[in-house]
Amino acid sequence: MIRSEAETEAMIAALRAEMATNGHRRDDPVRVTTALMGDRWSPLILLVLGMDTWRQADLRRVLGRLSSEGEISQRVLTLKLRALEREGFVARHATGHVPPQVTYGLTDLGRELQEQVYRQVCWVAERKDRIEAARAHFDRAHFDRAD
Amino acid sequence: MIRSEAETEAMIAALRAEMATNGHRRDDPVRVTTALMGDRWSPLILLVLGMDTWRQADLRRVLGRLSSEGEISQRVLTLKLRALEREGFVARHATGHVPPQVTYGLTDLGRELQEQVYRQVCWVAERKDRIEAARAHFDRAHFDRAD
DNA sequence: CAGCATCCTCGGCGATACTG
DNA sequence: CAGTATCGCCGAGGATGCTG
Repeated sequence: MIRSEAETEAMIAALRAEMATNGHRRDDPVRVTTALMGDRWSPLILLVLGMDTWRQADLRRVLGRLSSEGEISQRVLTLKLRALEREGFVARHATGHVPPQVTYGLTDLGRELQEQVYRQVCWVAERKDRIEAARAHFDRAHFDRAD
Repeated sequence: MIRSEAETEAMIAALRAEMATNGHRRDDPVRVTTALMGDRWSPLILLVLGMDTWRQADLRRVLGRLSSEGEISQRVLTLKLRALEREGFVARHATGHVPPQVTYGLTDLGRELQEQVYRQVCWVAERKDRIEAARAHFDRAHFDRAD
């Protein structure tokens, strides 16, 4: 536990150093990370793109079937693909113009990120039982076996 | 690229199998993952808790200083800590009642998750230059050197 | 069929005030 | 000082309709 102003500052400095690792200390990579992994569809999109190259319509269907809820709206899909493309994780290939034929795939950087995401998802999946047990325990302790 | 209904279904099946990895196939761990990593403060909280045990007031200050924006509101901090505790990632220790003395720390499971988060953040930090380059390239290509 | 514009909903988060 | 309750904002994301 922290007790003094100086200790707090020291902790902050240590953490900043830890988070920066190689001299990249300007604004937190945490926000960038959450922007990447944190939204509803990007991780799923990365996962799907990792297997092959897709047309937008196919992406929508697969993503919709993969997620427990309904399909992604194509507006959001376009948005997310654009964002991912901008960060350099997905590559867009336009082949035909009439009718439009566009396919999406991962870049090298995107493939790395996809592995990260995949690892993360697997970790959660493997710990699922422990997490659910913790939840049940917490609920029992707090809501006093109501519900 | 997918061409037929059957191919789509096969892809979905393959992905589902990949995502499940060990027989954990019931509802997507992706949502659980994003719920863990995706929000504004949880990753930061995990990172900070990994170093020691903290009082709520200290947590607020450190988190506030770490994030580029202002302090976390103590309402949200309590919310996030409760959520993390419920999932079994943080442990709450109440020592005094008058005045209240409560400290927070990581559980074993939480320590594992913290490592995951930390790894992720480091990955992004190390790739920061490439990402920024990609962004610049994209913007130049799309907004035709305006801005 | 890819992409964009418009409108609307909803949940995460912040600010403030209050209790023990 | 820990925790809760109330209110209000804002942005992510859904629905629909139109263009090339």
